[in-house]
Amino acid sequence: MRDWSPDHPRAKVMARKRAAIVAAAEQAFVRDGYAGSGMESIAREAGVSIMTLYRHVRTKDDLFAAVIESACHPVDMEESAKIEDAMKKPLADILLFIGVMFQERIRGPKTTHLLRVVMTEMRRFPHLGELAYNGLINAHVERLDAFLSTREETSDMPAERRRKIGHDFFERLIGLDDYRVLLGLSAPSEQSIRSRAEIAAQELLAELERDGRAPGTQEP
Amino acid sequence: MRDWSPDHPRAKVMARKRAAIVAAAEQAFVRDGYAGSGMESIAREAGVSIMTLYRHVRTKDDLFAAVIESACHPVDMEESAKIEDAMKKPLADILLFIGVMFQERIRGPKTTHLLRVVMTEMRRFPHLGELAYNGLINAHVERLDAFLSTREETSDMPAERRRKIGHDFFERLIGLDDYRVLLGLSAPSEQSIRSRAEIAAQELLAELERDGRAPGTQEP
DNA sequence: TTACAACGATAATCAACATTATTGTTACAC
DNA sequence: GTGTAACAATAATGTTGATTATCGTTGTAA
Repeated sequence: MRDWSPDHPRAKVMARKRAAIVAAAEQAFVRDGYAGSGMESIAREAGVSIMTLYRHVRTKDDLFAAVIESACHPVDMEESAKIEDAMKKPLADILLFIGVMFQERIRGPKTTHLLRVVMTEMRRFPHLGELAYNGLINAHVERLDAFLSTREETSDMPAERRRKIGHDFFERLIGLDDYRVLLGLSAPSEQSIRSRAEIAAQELLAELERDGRAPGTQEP
Repeated sequence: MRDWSPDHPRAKVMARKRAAIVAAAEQAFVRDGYAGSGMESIAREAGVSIMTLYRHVRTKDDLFAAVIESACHPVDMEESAKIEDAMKKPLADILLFIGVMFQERIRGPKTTHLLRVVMTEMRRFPHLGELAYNGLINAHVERLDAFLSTREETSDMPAERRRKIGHDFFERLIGLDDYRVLLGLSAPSEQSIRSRAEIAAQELLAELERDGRAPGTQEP
């Protein structure tokens, strides 16, 4: 990604065009993959001529790398807001919410396509795999750990132990359905997603109880 | 894949060459993907001229489809033998064996590469996803179900219930590690694989116990 | 041996696509 | 208004790789 000084005479127009290019490229790459997307059609979808496209990016590889890297960042605004909002509810509810959200995201169409593209181009861009794992999965694991470290029920437990039960929580959200989705078979039902999240949450709370903590809502 | 009558004058030579072509193509496609494998290099690796290659297959697409379809069939001979051998041991041992074997296969380098190729070419060949899921995953689930239906401990239980606990067994063998492997990060340790298989086996036996069956080796 | 079809080697064809060159137009700062 | 640099439109270049054509060679069945 080429960039100019921010006080360039026509910086605003160029920034707008660049944004259009990146957006169009992301859509194209995630939808049709690297080989399936032509520079000409990307330019057309961005409402820009091909020469303008090449004034903004040095090569197709550069454009691709930039797009995928940005697409792997899960800094979703509305979602963050919803999470903030949910933080005050009982732990069980929060876990359920996180569990459902994570599954919907990891198996949603955009992530699915992105994962396929990353797997295809992993040889050409060796760091893409780690990037995708960190952005699409690890980020959630660490976010949960950070949350648990602030939560009354779990703030004073050994960090290692906390990390493990958090990790196991996500572990239980992954299953055969993930292979089904990646391979283009039918996506799991909403009820199936919910049930999986319930089990994972229940198990985490049971672990806390085993540690002598009081999760509050377990069968006696 | 073109084929000739088996009583063709030079059928044997041609069959040998065809086998070499398919073998070379499978190796190339699984290693380098569809776009990454050239017809010329496939021919060279098969020890055959490019024109001979084209006398055996109509087009690159045909060759690819044939190769992937055959590669998704998990009819492993030595493995079947090992399974037959293990069938007489206690159920817990058998489950452990199956659990370890399944994980090693599903996350092994060949399957991993195959899955990536399938995901890449799924748009071009829409049935590939189902093919891969059936061959690489469903086949194991159904094989376990068939086995359980012959096993004394489980032969007389409702088929639906049996199917479910068998399915759940594999469900527990899948986890974050699968994403890690698909994305090219470090593969899970042998010990981690074993531990996961143990938990899955334990849970299956616990379910049986809950049904009022006697698995034999559970903590009281 | 002999005829024939498969084979090998190599060049030719063909299309797709990334990248560059050319040229005239346009929008913005001054 | 005017100059300048980004822009659009289009053609040109170059490469890659699949597929085909040509033609002389060779193995095999009769």
